[in-house]
Amino acid sequence: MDNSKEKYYLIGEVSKICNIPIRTLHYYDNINLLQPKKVDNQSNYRYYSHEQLLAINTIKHFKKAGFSLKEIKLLLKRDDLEYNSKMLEQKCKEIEKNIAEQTILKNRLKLYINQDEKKHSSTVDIKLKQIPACYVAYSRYIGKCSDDEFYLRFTKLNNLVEKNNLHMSGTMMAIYYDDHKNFDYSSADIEVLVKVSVGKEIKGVVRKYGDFLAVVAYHYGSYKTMSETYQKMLEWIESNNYIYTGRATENYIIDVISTVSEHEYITELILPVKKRS
Amino acid sequence: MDNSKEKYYLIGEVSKICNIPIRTLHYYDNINLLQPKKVDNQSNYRYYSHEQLLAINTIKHFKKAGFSLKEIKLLLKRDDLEYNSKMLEQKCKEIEKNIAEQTILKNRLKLYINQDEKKHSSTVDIKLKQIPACYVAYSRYIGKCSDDEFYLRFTKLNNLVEKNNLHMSGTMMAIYYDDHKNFDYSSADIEVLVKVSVGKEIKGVVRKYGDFLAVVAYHYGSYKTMSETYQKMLEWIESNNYIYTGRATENYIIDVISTVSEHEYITELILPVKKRS
DNA sequence: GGAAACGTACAGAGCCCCCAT
DNA sequence: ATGGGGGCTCAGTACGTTTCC
Repeated sequence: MDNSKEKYYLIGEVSKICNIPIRTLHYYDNINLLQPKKVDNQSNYRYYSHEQLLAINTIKHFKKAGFSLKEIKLLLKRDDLEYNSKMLEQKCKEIEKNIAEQTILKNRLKLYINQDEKKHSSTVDIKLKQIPACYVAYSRYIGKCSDDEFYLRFTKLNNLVEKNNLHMSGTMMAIYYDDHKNFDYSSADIEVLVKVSVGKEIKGVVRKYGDFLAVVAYHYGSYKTMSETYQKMLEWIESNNYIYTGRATENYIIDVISTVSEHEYITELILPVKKRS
Repeated sequence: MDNSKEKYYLIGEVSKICNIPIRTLHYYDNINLLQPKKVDNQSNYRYYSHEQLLAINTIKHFKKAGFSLKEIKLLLKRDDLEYNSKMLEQKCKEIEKNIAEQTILKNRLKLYINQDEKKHSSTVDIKLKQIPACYVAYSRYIGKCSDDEFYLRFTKLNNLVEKNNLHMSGTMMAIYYDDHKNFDYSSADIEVLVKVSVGKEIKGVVRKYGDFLAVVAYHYGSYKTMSETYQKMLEWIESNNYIYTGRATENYIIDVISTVSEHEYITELILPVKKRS
């Protein structure tokens, strides 16, 4: 070891070497995170040692890992390897959780983006489709069938999802359990649902949905003209020798959440059917 | 639609339904992010509508996605579907970048955690090993071989990595290019290096390392006793009919960065060898 | 004359406490 | 159960002034 004369660095040199603003070093000094090895009595000039250059890098690494400066202060003591390991492990788990959440979020955002293609077809396009099975969070009760009531239902479903630490992975949907021929707007049995990225049922919160054959079409624009689309679908079902088994699902792909213009709404209509035997 | 009498919610009700602090709703009102539909002239009580319950959920979703309240204010207008799509797409890319970074970070943290197993073996355990190829950031020059000089070398390497937007994926290492038999502490040809998660060489910054046969052992504790471990390794090499080809690597698994106690240090010693022919 | 010091204000997204109504 | 105000958080950044080498 060669301790003949220790080399000290002025704050400006440290700033350049470590690529960190001077004011940040002042700040780190103030909060006792990194104090210069020597401070001149007269001028209050700060003098940093080699060890402290290394410490700055360590601070940077911990910051990147998401530790707060307070936490870093404890980690920098380095007097308890166990403690540090535990903290790192914890943070590691946090990051893993983060990544999982971000991934779900990303997938959810992507859902909203790639709707453009669906917009292009403007004539009603009716198709037969096997609806794949999935898990949905749901809330079903009898109530009015009005805009406001739907806002409330969606709000409640949102909060149900949130309180159960679930993650939505689709758009809002609704199932109408009443017979469409004598529908009562003031008292309708409606279930609102949304796909969630979870692998099991939870009583009263999450159930399976799908795994049935259905006739599917997109309705473009205001809900006022939706009965026309329904009518066309029912005609298609009739003329193609299927039977509508009831319980239509509406999937609100673009709705009031995404736009204020009703004419931009896109709703996927899903009518479960059986082949006429 | 049934607009006979609109239902309004008091701030406390909204707070409960949407699981959001009252003070936050005050704040959202102040910054014009979400204003109650009606405010009483006398009492200044806030009255919220169903639409606003839904808006709160929308705000929450955007917040989760990482938008600032200012950005959310624009998104909530919902008058330009294109704009919203573009923003979502951008954010989606940001999240993807985030995930990639977090993943690298997580792997780096894990490196520091699972050193426990290595601690357990306390006798010198010498092994022959093929060192796999990898990419390392490096900095090689002739200088003193002192603690301070090493701190400086590591600091410089850190900043080299940072400036080139690379990500470390291992611990600090050093290669000694001089002959160990007549080693000069005041002027030694030393290279410090660290594994990086990148797939190509960068002139003066990143090169390939590894892809050679070596005798490997862990040295536990202070560097003062390290020559003993070296000696044992050289004896092993001799008696097993190998030749030490020079250029030892020291891999500082637990060092001054992780602990203040020298006796907790762990250093991996890597001596490249050839079979005696 | 450039480099260092320091005080203050500001940022975003709220939380907390107190007092009045 | 409301309203509002002021202050606090975190991790700095920006501005301006003064003092030092």
